[in-house]
Amino acid sequence: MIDIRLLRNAPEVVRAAMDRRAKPDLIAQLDHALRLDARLRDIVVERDEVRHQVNNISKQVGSLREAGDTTGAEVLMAQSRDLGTRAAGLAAESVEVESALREVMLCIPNLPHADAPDGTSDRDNRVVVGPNNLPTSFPTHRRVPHWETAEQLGILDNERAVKISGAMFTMQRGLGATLARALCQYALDANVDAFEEIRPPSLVTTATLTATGQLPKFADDAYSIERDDLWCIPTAEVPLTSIYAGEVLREDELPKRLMAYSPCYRREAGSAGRDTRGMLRGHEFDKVEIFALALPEQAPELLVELRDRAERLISALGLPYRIIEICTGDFGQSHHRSFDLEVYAPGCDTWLEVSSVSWFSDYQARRADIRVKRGMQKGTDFAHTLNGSALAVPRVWAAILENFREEDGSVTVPSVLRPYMRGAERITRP
RNA sequence: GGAACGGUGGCAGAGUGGACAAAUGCAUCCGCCUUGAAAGCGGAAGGCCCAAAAGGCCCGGGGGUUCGAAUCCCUUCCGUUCCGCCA
Repeated sequence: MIDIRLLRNAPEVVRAAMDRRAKPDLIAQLDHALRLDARLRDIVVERDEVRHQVNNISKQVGSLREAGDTTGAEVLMAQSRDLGTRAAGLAAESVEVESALREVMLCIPNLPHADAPDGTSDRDNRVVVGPNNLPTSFPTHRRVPHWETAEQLGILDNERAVKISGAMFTMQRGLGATLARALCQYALDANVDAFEEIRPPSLVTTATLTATGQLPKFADDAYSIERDDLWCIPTAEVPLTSIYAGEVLREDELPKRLMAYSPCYRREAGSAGRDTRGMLRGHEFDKVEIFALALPEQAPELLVELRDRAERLISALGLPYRIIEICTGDFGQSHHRSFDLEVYAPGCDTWLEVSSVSWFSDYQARRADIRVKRGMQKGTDFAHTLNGSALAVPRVWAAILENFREEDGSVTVPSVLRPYMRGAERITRP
């Protein structure tokens, strides 16, 4: 959520920020929020005034009774009853306006960072690092899509995954399954120097999914378990962000660095029929997420740290990659500044997004109500949240199969993964 | 799923219709004392709305009773214990 006070006191600043996102209907939403806010404050002021009168009268009733003046007390009680009715009416009205305002505010996206590049679509995203590790050319045996290689090696069985669960589910077998798990272990071990490992729940409440920004606007993208009013997480970012929801932390507790392996569930509404082969897009996949909860002034450095860590993992695997800075027109709702890490897959001849590292300023913390108490300072500040995929398994898995395919059709296992694959150096035909 | 008991400030915990934003203890901060620290003594200090003052709100959430609710009633969520079931 953006700060309603900022919108109220400097609407032109917020309007300019929303302009940068290149979504014309946002301005109308801002005006709508502004109107509701003005109305709400009028009602609240009046409600408080009436309540004040009720409180005063009640005190007088008490003392009159003590003094034995029952008639005087009766008169005041009648007055107070009327005022009470009026206060109740105003209170009901304020609740209504407040929830309408909240609904609008929950849909207004975050303000972009000043340094985020302007743009209207993903075409305006900028390559900021790389390409690195990119050979000048690929031999023909590396121009094979991973699903073909995987089938030859017997390590991917999507046909049966579909039988079991329906379209867009994948299933790895043998060393393919081992490779998927190895990638997670590798990503966790590489960050354990600074990050606490969490194994979060994969099913979360509506409030939790609202905190990170998926709800209320993007409900169609998530799986819901209606009977129990729970949602399947689309990323570990969701439970990690809410770990400290509703809490007030001391400033010396920050930054907090957390990481988690989790399965991720996405309905991929609107993507039916796209990337149906192989491992590029599925309803369920594994990912290791790294997350930081920080003081505002710590956030810029942490953004670089998270990005560097994601980069190092990919780089150490020996995969060709580049880093893209996302432009304002391609931002997700909660983004303040954001980078994608892409890996080149020669078999598909495309760059695959394998990681996304983002800074959300206080947008998510405001929704989750994560605050910081600084010293003896009066009041509290909202924390900042940042996160990034350390490693998203399926596309890295695919990129490994395409980049390290040998002439005989086997795949060389990157050396950093071998300890996690019982020493296996290659994946060969059965 | 059934039963019982609970949910109050950073934590622990008192308060069962009015003077309660709420005792007390621990933790925190400032001062005194001390070479320094501890102990001791004195003092400060909850969150939220509003630009702020005034004012209002906040004792898990919601609703009700009442002139007035932390306190009574209903409901819901969460926790603990016991029973049942279960990886």
